[in-house]
Amino acid sequence: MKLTIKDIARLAGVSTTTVSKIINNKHDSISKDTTEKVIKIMKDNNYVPSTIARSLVTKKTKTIGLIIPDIVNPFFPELARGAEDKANKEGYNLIICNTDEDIQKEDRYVAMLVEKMVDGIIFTASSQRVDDFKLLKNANIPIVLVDRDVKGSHISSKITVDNFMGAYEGTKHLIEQGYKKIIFITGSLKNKTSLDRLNGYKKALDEHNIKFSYENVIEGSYKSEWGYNAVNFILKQNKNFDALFCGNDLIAIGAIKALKENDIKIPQDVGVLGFDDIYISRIIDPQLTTIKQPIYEMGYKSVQTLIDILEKKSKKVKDIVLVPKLVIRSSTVKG
Amino acid sequence: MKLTIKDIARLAGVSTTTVSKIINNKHDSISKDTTEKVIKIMKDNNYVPSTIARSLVTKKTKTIGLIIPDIVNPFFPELARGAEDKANKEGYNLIICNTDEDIQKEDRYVAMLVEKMVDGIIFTASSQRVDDFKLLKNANIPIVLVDRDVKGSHISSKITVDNFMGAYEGTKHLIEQGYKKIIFITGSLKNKTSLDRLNGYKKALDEHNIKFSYENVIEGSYKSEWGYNAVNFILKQNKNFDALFCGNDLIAIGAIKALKENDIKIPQDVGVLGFDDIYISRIIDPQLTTIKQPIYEMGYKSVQTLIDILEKKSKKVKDIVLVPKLVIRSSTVKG
DNA sequence: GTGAAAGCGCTAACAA
DNA sequence: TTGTTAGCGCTTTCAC
Repeated sequence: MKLTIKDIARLAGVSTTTVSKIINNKHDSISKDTTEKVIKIMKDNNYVPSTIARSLVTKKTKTIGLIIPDIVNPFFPELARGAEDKANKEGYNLIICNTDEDIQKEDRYVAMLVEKMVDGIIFTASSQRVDDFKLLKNANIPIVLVDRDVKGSHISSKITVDNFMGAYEGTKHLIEQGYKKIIFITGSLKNKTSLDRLNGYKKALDEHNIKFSYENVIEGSYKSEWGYNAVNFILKQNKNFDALFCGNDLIAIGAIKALKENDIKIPQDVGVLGFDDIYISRIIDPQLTTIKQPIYEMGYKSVQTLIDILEKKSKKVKDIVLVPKLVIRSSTVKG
Repeated sequence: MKLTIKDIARLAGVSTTTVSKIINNKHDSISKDTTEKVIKIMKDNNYVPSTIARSLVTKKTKTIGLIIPDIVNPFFPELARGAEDKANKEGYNLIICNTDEDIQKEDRYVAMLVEKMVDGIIFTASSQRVDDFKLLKNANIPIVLVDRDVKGSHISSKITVDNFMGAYEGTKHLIEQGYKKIIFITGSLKNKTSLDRLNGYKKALDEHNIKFSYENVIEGSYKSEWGYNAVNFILKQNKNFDALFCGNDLIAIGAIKALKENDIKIPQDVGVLGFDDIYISRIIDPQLTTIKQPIYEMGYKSVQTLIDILEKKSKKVKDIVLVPKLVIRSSTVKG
């Protein structure tokens, strides 16, 4: 049977307080002898303290909720891994939740996490969300936004990337490579991330005296299927273009597939630029030029920030904006 | 402040017992009036019961631990998603743990999960593991093995794939396509999975009177880097071969990269076969013929099985062996 | 139909 | 340096 702190106390001939103190490394006031004896007894009996019971009194569970759209989307495993690594290093566990960008699911998960009394939540919000998480405010659970920036009054911190800058640098690179008619294939424009990228793209065109037109912005979703369909759509429209700036790598991958099927040479006929730098992008043919996001780091930092809030009791720490970096590979470099 | 069951009871003018029964849907013996009144009060006050306190008495946390090598390896997000979907459907949460196949990390995570009193564990064991999880036996926490089959006395169930059959079918396909000198590039042969695949490969050769030789088995790890290096190694050795059976898709992807770099045409000069059917395999060029594992289903079924054990109190259910399926794409079909 | 009271395993004042 | 004791918020017998 499972032993409790009482059993250990009895076995060692001490009080539960003493055992408790030893478990929690508050040896300050316990003699070496007692400490060693108790530790030995715990070991010998494979004693495992119940964090449940502990949590009930301390109000801390050492558990963090991670809410993301979909772990199968290659962007998120890296984020999750960064988060989990830091969590684990600090003695926290991670509960993972897939929402498919469905607000109802998000709400359900938040409720579950509140019931479970997680210490905090890392959240990649769906684009439509504008809620302010009153459940969390009520339960006083801090929430750190990662990747997606949304409004909300109870948000403790945000970890994002400078999407404007990334898109600007990427588009500038395309122009410098000699591409002039650049179509922007984006996911939904209903969120700040996409809008920032759109503006970065605009600014680069502007600076090089290329006229921006909404006809060259094609909005869909951040999936490879969309990239594939978008290209076929463009081709059917007989649009004049020599480069594609894709809202993310998945879109770029779908786009490349469609281009290849139509015997369009990359990068000679058409240059392709992505965003994210997921693992596949290095592997596909041609290798994808893309704007690398520090995805792992975002996950890592988000947990770090959350724990800072949790343990230093600082209600609000400053937001973090990470810098993306252009990674030039073969999909945009002719000859 | 956060309300407790006592507050609700006081507000409603009833006892905590009554409230508790209503929370847990044991209306049988509570009048409709009281029930409705209490429910309204809970709603109005945003009352959220504490599962921590509940767990302390019920000994159930409605939480499952998922121990995998690495969520970044594209095989595992799908598995995790299948597991999480089923868990969520049944009201459970999933704690995710990345071990990097490191036994010490595995042990640490198991200890953490025991402390957290998870109801059960889904485990993809590292190849070296032979332990019998005495910690879990002690705590009476069921464990379901998924994907990797290892020995151990406290294992409640296993969800695996018929690796022998898959490798057999795949190799047979290669032979039927006219390939005769098939090299098997595998990950570590220290686990049953790899061994089963090796034996399936052997059997297919055997049936077609092709002599098996260990010289055609190259052992490394299940990573794309290994596929890449293995091909370069083979080439340097001037080995005579016309097809590669790769232990998994990642290896195949690395191998394809190396072949391309050496101007070897796929599938004309060399056919390439993978194992797994991860998402990328459809996307790379050429599209990879592979033995598809029902990865999502494995995750889903593993949680299903675990919950069956948990809720039906059946100590041990029968193991599940899923059937892999050959998916023929362009990497093995000439002309 | 409803409530009183004990107790889950632990921590943390406060005493000794 | 160590122990006593009162909870944490809930469920569950058992009594009314």
